[in-house]
Amino acid sequence: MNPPSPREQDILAAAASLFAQQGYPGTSMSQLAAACGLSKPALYHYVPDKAELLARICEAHVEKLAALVREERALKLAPEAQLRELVRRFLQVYGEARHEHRVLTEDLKFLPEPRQQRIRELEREVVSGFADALAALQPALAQQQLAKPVTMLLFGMINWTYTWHRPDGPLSDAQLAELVNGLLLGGLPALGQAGRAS
Amino acid sequence: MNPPSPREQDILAAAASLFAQQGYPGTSMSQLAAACGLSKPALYHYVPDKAELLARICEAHVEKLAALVREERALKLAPEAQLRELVRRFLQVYGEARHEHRVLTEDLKFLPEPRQQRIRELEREVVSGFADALAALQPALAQQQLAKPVTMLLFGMINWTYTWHRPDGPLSDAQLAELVNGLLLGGLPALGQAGRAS
DNA sequence: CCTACCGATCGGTAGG
DNA sequence: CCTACCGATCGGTAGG
Repeated sequence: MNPPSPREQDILAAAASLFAQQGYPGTSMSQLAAACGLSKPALYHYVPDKAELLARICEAHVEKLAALVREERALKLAPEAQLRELVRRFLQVYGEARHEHRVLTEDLKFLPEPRQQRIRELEREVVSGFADALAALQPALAQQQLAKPVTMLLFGMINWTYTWHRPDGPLSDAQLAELVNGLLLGGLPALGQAGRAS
Repeated sequence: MNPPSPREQDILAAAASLFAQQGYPGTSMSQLAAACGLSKPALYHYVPDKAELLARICEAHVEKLAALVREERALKLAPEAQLRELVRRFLQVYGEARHEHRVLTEDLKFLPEPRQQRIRELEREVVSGFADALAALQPALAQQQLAKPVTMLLFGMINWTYTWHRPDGPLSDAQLAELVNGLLLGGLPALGQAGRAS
């Protein structure tokens, strides 16, 4: 609840890295302590328990994403520009916080239910931000109740990138965003009659 | 190595379900035994160890996908038709084997390296099948070395569906495939000049 | 009596 | 196919 101290930030970053590589249940507090150069009791001086670590990593990450969506909303750009910016900035954040993003994606399910709910609520807010921009850009989508499915296909493209995209590779985050935006905005007009039984 | 007995198939299916929900390290062999209505020693009569379970689930699933790609290749359809069919049939398989697909996606990393390699090789074969079809459809992509990135964005759309798409929901697997194909094939022409630094 | 820790070990449970 | 266990390691905490 308090603003995390610098030492706490280091611990959260180390935990995110280990959880991302080994999964939450596959990571021991002893490993984490060793990675931080602390004894286990010293680690427990900074962190109440293992689940709290996971919760704080997920909360901080999704709150950053939700804040980004609110910020873009406030700018009131044209729908296409807003969508482009959302994609570009999300991929930028994912590139900066790839461990945290992977933990949110794969390990959220290990949190106790009540703790998950607040995070899932923020996730829904993020999804709505994209879905609203899509619906504004292509009202026909919303009429066919396809705004959410298409939004999730878009999230598939960007959320899946951690499995293959290397930030130090030949394709930059910005080029990747161009590619996603090209595919999405080029493909949207074709969706007029899709989604219906053939 | 031997063809799995019906009992073994049940165990693999139960294991896939538990691994998908709780993760591989988060699932105990006692839990699995209980889910199968077996004692733990009885379970170990059918399965040598925990990692072997994970390996067989991943291998069987990726082999099915690789076989599907080879089958489509042999049909020698036109590039667009081939791509459409690949997307449609992959989403169909994912719908039938959602647990196995999630396990392959999230838990493959827990296998010992040598065991991972054979599976990753088959994954690369699958990716190449899609990338080749994409390159045949849009030669400009291959020239800009964008066939692989675009292929991975496509896999993002379809591989991410397990996080949100419910087979018993309002959107059928077939409609979902239509949506993905519409977005992909509609968006491809727009990618001529994407992926370059702006 | 506070903080920031230490070496050692707690009660339980993991895979086998 | 059971009960009864093992060496080790789990998350978390004792006294100093």
